Amino acid sequence: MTSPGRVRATVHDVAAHAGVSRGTVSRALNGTGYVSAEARARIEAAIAEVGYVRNNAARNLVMRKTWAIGFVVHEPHQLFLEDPNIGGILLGTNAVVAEADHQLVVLVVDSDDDAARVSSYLRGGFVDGAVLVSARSHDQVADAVEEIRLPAAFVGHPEGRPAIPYVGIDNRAAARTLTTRLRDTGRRRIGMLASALDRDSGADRLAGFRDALGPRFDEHLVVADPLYSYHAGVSTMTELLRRAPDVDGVFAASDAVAAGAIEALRSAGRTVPDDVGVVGFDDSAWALRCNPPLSTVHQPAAEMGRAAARLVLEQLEGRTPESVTLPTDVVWRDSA
Amino acid sequence: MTSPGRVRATVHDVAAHAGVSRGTVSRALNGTGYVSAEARARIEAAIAEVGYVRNNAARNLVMRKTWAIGFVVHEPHQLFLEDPNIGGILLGTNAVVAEADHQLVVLVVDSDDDAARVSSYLRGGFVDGAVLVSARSHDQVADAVEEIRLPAAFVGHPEGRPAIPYVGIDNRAAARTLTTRLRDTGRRRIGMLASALDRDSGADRLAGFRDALGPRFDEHLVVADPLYSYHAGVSTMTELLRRAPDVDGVFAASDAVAAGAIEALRSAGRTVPDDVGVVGFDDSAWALRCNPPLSTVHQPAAEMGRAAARLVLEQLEGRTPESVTLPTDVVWRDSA
DNA sequence: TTGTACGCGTTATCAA
DNA sequence: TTGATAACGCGTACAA
Repeated sequence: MTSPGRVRATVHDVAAHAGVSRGTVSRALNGTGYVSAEARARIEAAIAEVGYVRNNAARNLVMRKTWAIGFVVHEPHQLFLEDPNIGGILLGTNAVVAEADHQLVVLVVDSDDDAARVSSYLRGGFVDGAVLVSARSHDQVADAVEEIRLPAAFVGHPEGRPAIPYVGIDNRAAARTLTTRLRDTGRRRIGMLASALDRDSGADRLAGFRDALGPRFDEHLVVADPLYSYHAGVSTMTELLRRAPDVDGVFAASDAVAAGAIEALRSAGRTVPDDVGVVGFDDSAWALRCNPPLSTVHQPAAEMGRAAARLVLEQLEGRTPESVTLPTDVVWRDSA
Repeated sequence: MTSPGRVRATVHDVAAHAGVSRGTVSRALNGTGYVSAEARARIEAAIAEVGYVRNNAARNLVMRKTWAIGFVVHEPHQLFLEDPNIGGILLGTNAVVAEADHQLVVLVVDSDDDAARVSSYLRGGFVDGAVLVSARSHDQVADAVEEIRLPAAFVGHPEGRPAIPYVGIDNRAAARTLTTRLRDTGRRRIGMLASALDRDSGADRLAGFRDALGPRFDEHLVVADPLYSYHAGVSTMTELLRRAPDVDGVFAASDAVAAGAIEALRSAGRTVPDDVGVVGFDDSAWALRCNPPLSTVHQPAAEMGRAAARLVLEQLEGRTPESVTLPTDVVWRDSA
């Protein structure tokens, strides 16, 4: 099990070449403590001469710090490949983490095996903190994080993890804006395709819908499904049409749901937006792929990533930051 | 700079609790060497009792191995966010690396600063090997890899790096297939929007185009641009129309170029595919976004990722693997 | 089958 | 301002 490359130079070698002690070299390297200009010059020459590069395993061992932060993406294949939000979050997190001289390490959870391996990676002390994207409540990775008290932050808001701060968006306010607009553009019978009412995001979107409609809210026009999926959109829209054939406005709880709804409407011979106005949520890849393109809520992905990174960094400094809720923008396209 | 958590248990603690020596615990942990069933049982109990978790910094230091492999993504924002190929490559690499009990660590290069930081990360011995996606020839990261002789593999084929094996596709054969089909479906005046002729991929695509046309090849109908970009597509298509107003088939060197070409054709009042058939290359996000959707060359992304991972793993075992060229599939959609 | 003792390459403490 | 020297936590010959 010999390593293939040549043996790397150590501080010891540098010290010998420079005619100083290891301690002096270390101080020069880290800019900490005193070191004379002359010694520094000799050390720098020696470093170049022997091709020294610091051994981080040794450094991490003694410093109990890795200068690395994990970015755990916990999505089914499809979403990871398609959802532009994930990429934006990643870039935002990376920017802040890099600025703080840490290294971002992206860990992909794509199977149960992956979850186990990533958990033990986090437990293994390879990173000083972690950003968790779209984790669920019962999540092996989150368990590990909580158990070892790894400084971490969620992007999104899984319930039942009060110990870990999160970066969320104001689902309720966004839903309110969307629904109000539907109403103000003349829609009289407005329904909602609600999803995941057992999660905060789902419940809050329904609450915002209700807020906007006030006394005109009609429980009969809310059709629920456990999932934020295309198929959920098809089936709930079909059911909504059955309950209220004269529906002319629909708030779908996500873009995928909206896409399914549009398909169901088309099958039923309705046109969008003429017969029925449809709005979605997330501004995911679905939004532009739909025909017509979806009016939807744009998530400030990069800013969410930046905020999550700051949450972790602050914990690294010993602080106990509060969770963050970010405002959203609604983008009006052609579907309503 | 005290760490926030409680002090973690060490092999020493486990040994004390189990009433054995540190050496025995270590052997039990790694399944190497002899250890009695009784001792093993006591050790396992002790591990659970004190909540031991191995310190990898120490382990890496002594073993000179990290069990981690880097995945360096070196793309401008846009591409990273949009190109589904990257995600596929990532998932493929992750699967193989995980199978080999290594951890994949994704490093995003999104700026010059990032390049410097990632380079020093690789130099720092945090990973045992690396997969480099779409690196360019003059690349700080590749320099680092070559210099420290880190076991690595490219996805794609940058020139001037003979020391590092790569996973590529047969650009020439794919271009030949595409062009032949254009010819066989009755196109008489077929042009090519060539890009990046200074790179192997660009040169090979042109060579395949020429192969397919044989004696009917007309240099006049090849318009070149340095970039694989949408704008390159617009300008080269415009120029091609100027040179040959009767052109009825176009091979664009990438999907982005094809998208630009379609736009230019539309501006010129030509319809696709009726007036002019257009084919692209890559099966990227552009392909489906185009109207009509593009006929193009599908890259076997996951398999490319798997192959690259294998290339690295083999080097870790001391072998010297050859570069790999993978076959591609052409997907026929509506643009030609 | 088990225990002892050394080495991995740094950083940090403290006396000089 | 510098140099010894002690950790850091683990794997592993080698001896028992």
